[in-house]
Amino acid sequence: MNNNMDIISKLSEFYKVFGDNTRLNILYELLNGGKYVNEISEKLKMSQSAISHQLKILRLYNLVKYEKRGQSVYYSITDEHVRGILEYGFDHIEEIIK
Amino acid sequence: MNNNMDIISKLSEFYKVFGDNTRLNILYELLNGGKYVNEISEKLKMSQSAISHQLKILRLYNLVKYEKRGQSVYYSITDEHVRGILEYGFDHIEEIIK
DNA sequence: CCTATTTATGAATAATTGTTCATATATTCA
DNA sequence: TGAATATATGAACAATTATTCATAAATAGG
Repeated sequence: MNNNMDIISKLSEFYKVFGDNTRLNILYELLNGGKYVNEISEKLKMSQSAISHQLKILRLYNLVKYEKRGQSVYYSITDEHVRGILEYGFDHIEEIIK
Repeated sequence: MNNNMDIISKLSEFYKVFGDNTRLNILYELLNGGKYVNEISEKLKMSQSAISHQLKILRLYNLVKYEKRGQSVYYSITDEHVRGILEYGFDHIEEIIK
């Protein structure tokens, strides 16, 4: 996330984060409440490592926050703004995609 | 664009289209009015071929429409809905990206 | 017609990105 | 402390995607 990139470049970078099936699935899971890494991993039937790698990117873009609880790490959607963007997407997908 | 893909998969596919710098730049150019392929190519300082390949994808997702005019092809944003999505992005980018 | 111009496209290549595999780190509990 | 559990991470590999290069197709003008 270089600071000198222009606004379009930053915007496309942002869309790119949502433009991955795994990451969007993770975000969707978290819309219904925070979860531990292993819960996400089980729900999506994907390896813990793959999930962890993608969570790192979601963290980098401040789309999720996390909280250490014992051995586990609890992830949730960062704030209502991110939630709004996601819900906008889910609600309008039918109109958007032909 | 397979019909059997679930909604999240389709949504991520949709975001992916916006998640490319070249495509988003093309869309941004077209926000200020339709243009010919060579005009886009010159404005973005990119090869005609690269632009044409990306226009094909934008066409596939119905984000742009085109019209043959003599030897040239005139491209423009498909409709006000697409325009709205783009303007939402440009307007909110500051809040979205930290 | 023939040439110049504009756009599209297939194939090859380059670049980027996601997943796996192996392992490190951190924490809990016996 | 040692074993078990949960998560993170680097490197290798696989997969995907963007660009270039060469060329085809379509049209306009001489």
